[in-house]
Amino acid sequence: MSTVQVQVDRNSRTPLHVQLAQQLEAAIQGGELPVGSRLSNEVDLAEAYGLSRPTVRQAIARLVDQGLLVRKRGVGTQVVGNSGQVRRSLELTSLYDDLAAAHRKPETEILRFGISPATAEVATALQCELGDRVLRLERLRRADGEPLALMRNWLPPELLETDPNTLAERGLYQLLRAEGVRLKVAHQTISAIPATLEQARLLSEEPGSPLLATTRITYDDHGQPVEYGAHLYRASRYSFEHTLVHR
Amino acid sequence: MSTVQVQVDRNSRTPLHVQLAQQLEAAIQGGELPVGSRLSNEVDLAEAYGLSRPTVRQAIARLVDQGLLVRKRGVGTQVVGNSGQVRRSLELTSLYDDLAAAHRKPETEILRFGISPATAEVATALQCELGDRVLRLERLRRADGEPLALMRNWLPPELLETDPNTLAERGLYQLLRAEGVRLKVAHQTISAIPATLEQARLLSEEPGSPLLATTRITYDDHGQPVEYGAHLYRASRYSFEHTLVHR
DNA sequence: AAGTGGTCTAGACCACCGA
DNA sequence: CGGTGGTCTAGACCACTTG
Repeated sequence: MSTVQVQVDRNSRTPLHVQLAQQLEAAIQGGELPVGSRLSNEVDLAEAYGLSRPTVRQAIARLVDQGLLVRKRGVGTQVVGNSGQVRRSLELTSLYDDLAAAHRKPETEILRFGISPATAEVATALQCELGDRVLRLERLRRADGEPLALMRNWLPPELLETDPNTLAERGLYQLLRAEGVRLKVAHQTISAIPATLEQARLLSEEPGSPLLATTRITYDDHGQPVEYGAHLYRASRYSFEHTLVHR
Repeated sequence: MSTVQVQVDRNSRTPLHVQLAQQLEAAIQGGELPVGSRLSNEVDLAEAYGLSRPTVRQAIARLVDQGLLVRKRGVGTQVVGNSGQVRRSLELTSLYDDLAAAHRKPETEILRFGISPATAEVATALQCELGDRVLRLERLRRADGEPLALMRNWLPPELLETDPNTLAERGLYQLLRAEGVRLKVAHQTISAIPATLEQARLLSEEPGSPLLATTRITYDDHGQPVEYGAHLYRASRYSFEHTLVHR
């Protein structure tokens, strides 16, 4: 039954409930709140931190959504995991940023970069007409020098006005955000397919070896589709990890 | 800019924000709120429905988390998808229930059912000692008569006191819930592996063909691990679909 | 400047849990 | 029974977007 030391800054631009959630997460990662330990009740926490109870609840709700905490009426709030061991993939992040955050030295080789007519699959995803001009790009992503993923993406051409070199150095999502595109929601599928000869060559795998395949349509905050991606990951070197929460 | 017709029942046991979310979701599925349409602002909605603004916000937040809506400050709330076309997998549900809900006629063949000593992998997952007695079960799941998945699960033996026949007819999560276990959080990984000879035979696949492999540790509302599962899905007949939301 | 969602408060009552 | 989280209210002020 613990009340972690927390210091919130009311003059900061980051919301109070975010500050609280971050500090509680840090306490869980840092071992101050070990797995199995119980938090004080919400009313006491609110008083201790000088916040209202709804604000405290909102912070706790974030951590529950992340799978770090479990709440039970009449009992309390307990720690069930720590985000150190649970890599949080399956968020709306780019592979480049994920690798960079893990200090895995991402590199990008541009295999293709140019305007193409939209295929039926792409036109459906981007809600444009068959044959419309779309930006098509194909990249090979390496981590620590080893091939990791083959990434094909299609975008409305006006969205990304940059040269391939910048793309090689940063990652697609970073560039899109820099252009003012705010990615909000994505619909993704995950499947597995055997590698073709060409794919195997690029990824240093045997032909027929299993690849993790994802397709993703990403929407901005206007609900407009801004990117369609079909990626292939070496199953021997990559897996998805995530948390499921019952609602 | 629409204010959907909604009728909430204040005497119902289901919370108001859930009722509102359900009816809004139904309106989206039913085409009353087509993709791209805008909801009225939160204050107007609250007044129209006779609810407070926080309650309305909570309902909208659920739908935003599901990827159905996008909110933007200064602009409004828009529909970006409908759960009809977006199958919501990757929730904390069982394959059996998912198939049953899709009218795909799930069948289960029990390949193994009994007590085993915990291996290192299982002991770590279930937070018990190496060699502890655990219930081990292995099932072949068919849908519409076709093999779909090979499912291996390990549980603390006291949790599930039933006979294999019930298990064949219902599905694991349904049985656990019936025993009073409330599943809350799970940590899952998704990868791909080539089928072994034995796996290929059971799943009617070619040896070496890609299988989607998941491992999952599920926790109850006390934060206790209650199930460890390692499942293999035929990649040719199964994929995961889900929604990612930027926070 | 007007309108929107984002945040925050200070209460209240309830449902559920465990001793 | 006391304690917990779950729900709900009626405000308030702010930050952001768009015209």
